Parts: sequence; C-alpha cells; structure tokens
Amino acid sequence: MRYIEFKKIFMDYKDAIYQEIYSENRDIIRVKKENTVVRNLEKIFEATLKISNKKGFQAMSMRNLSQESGLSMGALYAYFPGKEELLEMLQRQHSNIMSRIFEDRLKNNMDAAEKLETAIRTHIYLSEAMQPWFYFAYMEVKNMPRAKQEKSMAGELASEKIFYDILLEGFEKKVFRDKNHQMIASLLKALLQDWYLKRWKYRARKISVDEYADFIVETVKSFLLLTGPN
Amino acid sequence: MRYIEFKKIFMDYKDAIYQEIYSENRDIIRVKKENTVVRNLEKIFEATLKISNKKGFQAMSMRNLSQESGLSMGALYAYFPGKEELLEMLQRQHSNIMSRIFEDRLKNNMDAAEKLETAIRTHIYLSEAMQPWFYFAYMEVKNMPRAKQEKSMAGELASEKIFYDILLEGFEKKVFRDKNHQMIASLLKALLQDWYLKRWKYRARKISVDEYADFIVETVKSFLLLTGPN
DNA sequence: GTCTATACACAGATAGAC
DNA sequence: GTCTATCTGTGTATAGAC
Repeated sequence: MRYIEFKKIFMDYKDAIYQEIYSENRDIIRVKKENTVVRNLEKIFEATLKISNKKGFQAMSMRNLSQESGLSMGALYAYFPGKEELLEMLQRQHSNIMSRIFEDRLKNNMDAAEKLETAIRTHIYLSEAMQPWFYFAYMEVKNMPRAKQEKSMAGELASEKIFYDILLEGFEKKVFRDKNHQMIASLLKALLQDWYLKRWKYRARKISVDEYADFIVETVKSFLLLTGPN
Repeated sequence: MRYIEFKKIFMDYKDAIYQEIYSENRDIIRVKKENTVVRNLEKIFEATLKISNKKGFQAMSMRNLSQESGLSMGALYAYFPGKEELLEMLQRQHSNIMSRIFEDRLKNNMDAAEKLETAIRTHIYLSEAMQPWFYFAYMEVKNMPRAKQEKSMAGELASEKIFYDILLEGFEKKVFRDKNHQMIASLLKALLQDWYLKRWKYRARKISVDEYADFIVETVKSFLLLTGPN
C-alpha cells in the first residue's frame, strides 16, 4: 500500500471525526445545530493544534485561540466548559480514531508478514495524515491529570501489543526469527513515532512518507524473516 | 563498559557542572560568592526539572519554584533575570555537557565497531545519569524562541552525525554492511532517545539500563556487521 | 544575600445584550 | 448562537527592609 491509497480510505474516517466528537459530547456542547457545531469544532481544533504544537497547550491563551479560530471567547465556551476539557476532547478523539483504524485494517486472514507490514504502514500513514494530532498527543500527555496520563500510557501499550502479537504469531508459525519480541515491539514503536516527532528532519532531507515506511518495513523484515531477501 | 563504571567517570563531570554554569553566567548572576551560587543553582535546577517534567515548564509558576527550591522569589531573581533565561541556562548546559562527554570518550584509535558500541553506550548511560535534563531538553524545545530551537536541532543533527560518521567509516573499512547510513543513524537516535522518553515503560518491565544498552548494541551490531555472531 | 510585600499584566471564565 | 465587557485569580517581576 502507498500513502495516496491510504489517504483515500482515511478521508472517509476524517469526515466522520467531527460529527463523532459532536455526538460524543452532546452533554457538554451547548450549541445544538449539528452543522454549526461540526464547522466550528473543526476551526477550534485546528487552531488549538496549530498554536499548541508551536508553543504548548498551556501557553496558548483563550484569547490566542479566539483570534486564531475566528470565534469570540464567549462563543468558544459554548463548545467546551473549560480549557482542560478541550484538551481532553482532543486526546480522546485521537485515541478513538487510532484504535478504530487499526481494528478495521488488520484482517485475520493475513499472514504474519503481511500483518506486520500493514500495521507498520497503517501507523506511519495515519500519523502522517493526522500529524498535528499525534504530535500534540505525545507532547501534552505529561501535562494532563494523572488519570488521563494513565489512559494514554495504556494506549501506547495497546498499540505496542498489536506489534508484539504479530511478532509472536510470526515466530510460532516459524516465519520470524526468535527474538526478544517484547523489546522489538517496543523499539519498533519508537521508530514509528520518530516519523511524526522529527518531521522537520525528514522534511529537510526530502524523505517522503512512502520512503520512510518502505525503509522501516524492509529493515524490520530483513531483521526478522527467516527466509527473506537478506 | 557497564553503567556503574560510566557513572564513576561521570561523577567527575557532574561536580563541575554547577561551577561551570556559574562561570558561564557571571554577568547574569547577581550573587557573588561562588559557594553560595553553586549550592543554590543546584537547588533551583533540580526543582525546575522536577516540576517541569511533571507538568511543563510553562505551567511551573515562580511561586511553585520558590517553594520547591526553598528560596524566596526575591532570591530566585538574583540567579537569573527572568524565567526565560532560566530555561535557556538549562538548555545550554545540557548541550554543553553532551558534546563534551562525547568528545572525551570517543578515541580515534578505536576501530569502527568499538566506536559504535562506545557511542551507543555513552548516549544511553549519559541520558540515564542525567535523565531529567534529557527529558526536559526534548520536551521543552518547541516552547522556546526560534533561535534556541534551531540550536537544539543543530545539536540533534551533530549527535546524529557522530553515529553517521562511525557507520561510514565502518563501511569504508569493510566491517559494516552497505546500508543507508544516514537513515540508520537517524533511526538509531530514535532508539537511544526512547530510553529516556519512555522510562515509565522500561521501569515497569524491570529492564535495567545495562540490559537496554546491551540489547541495542547487539541488535545494531548483528544488523551491521559483515562478520558477526549472526 | 535573602526576605516579605506589593505592583501590574494577563489568565480563564461568565453575564447579559443582541 | 455569538458578541463585548467585565469579574476575579494568578502570573511574573521588583522595591526596599533586614
């Protein structure tokens, strides 16, 4: 799969994101017209990600957000009860879409090597399509209340486990070498995250998302496969 | 080398850190007695790292810092002209010690494989000994003025280049395989950084710093070496 | 060299007109 | 549903006593 194909599939999800935020937060959002909510939530979230990823969520004032989103401060508070809840909405939405897409894309009839490649590409392509979200989620966890932090760590572990299970399956079916699978899965996560954490570097080197994904897939396969091109 | 050996060597540096901060900032620091400065700078920096790594530098108020460091707000401002300069002192000190230690430990009479192992272990062990500094530097870059950000990116590239040069040398001397060395160096950095970014994970799994370093060294060697245990 | 008390700016949040 | 004007708390920073 190439990024361009992934993006098409992803677009279907994307259109649904803001509608979903609306329905998940009916009780919190004071505005009632769905169209209006969807339109303004998009403005608000984009502005929040833009400012926060530049100087941090904490450093973004509501006045900043008001100006960047084009809504007045009074209007903003019709969409969330307080700044903290805005952060929470963002984080929850990020983790929702993450787990949903992985569930949808990893079919059980794939063999281990296929699954591994699909999981790697899904992770990288998704983090490319939603780069500001991923960056935000990574950078702002530590500034959240402990309960939310733990949820986020659980998310990290869950997504690591996807890879761990694939490695284990591949080993049991004798297509992957015997390695410390837990450790490999953990390190693989680090490689995948580097794509959205160090965007400036890869952009400066003109490395495309497909090139990055190809390289990771190839490297990991040559490292793990018992019968491989290596 | 084991971590316990590294730590002994590192202690010599550590004692010098705060004295160096003092001499580098004579013009800024209003207090004149060196002993007092060294003692209080240590309190201030430790408190800053502790609070900032929990909830972010921006979210740390001067009142927080005053309480945690045991110095009054008035006293704090005798050591730095403003909060922003405090952040700058921390970042500069971190990058100073980083480059110094690497320079000291990579001897030119080492062969490529030795150099690679030494560089990997130095990176991991140093980030272990100064974990709060590394974590802070990583997390707070984006909240700094652009000029400082660029310095920090230059630091990242410089430290990546250390690995790149070693890989290239090993390839030219025909001990390492032909790989995309730039890319490998970049990904290796990501693996090394994971140690101080995801400490909670490795601690929960009771993976020691030596085990982590061993694993990375072994994995990278088996991946690169032409004549290896693999 | 360090403290307490205070100045002043700006933060998040809300009331009430439209 | 959105705006402007305003409340109140907290932020950084400093003045001046000790």
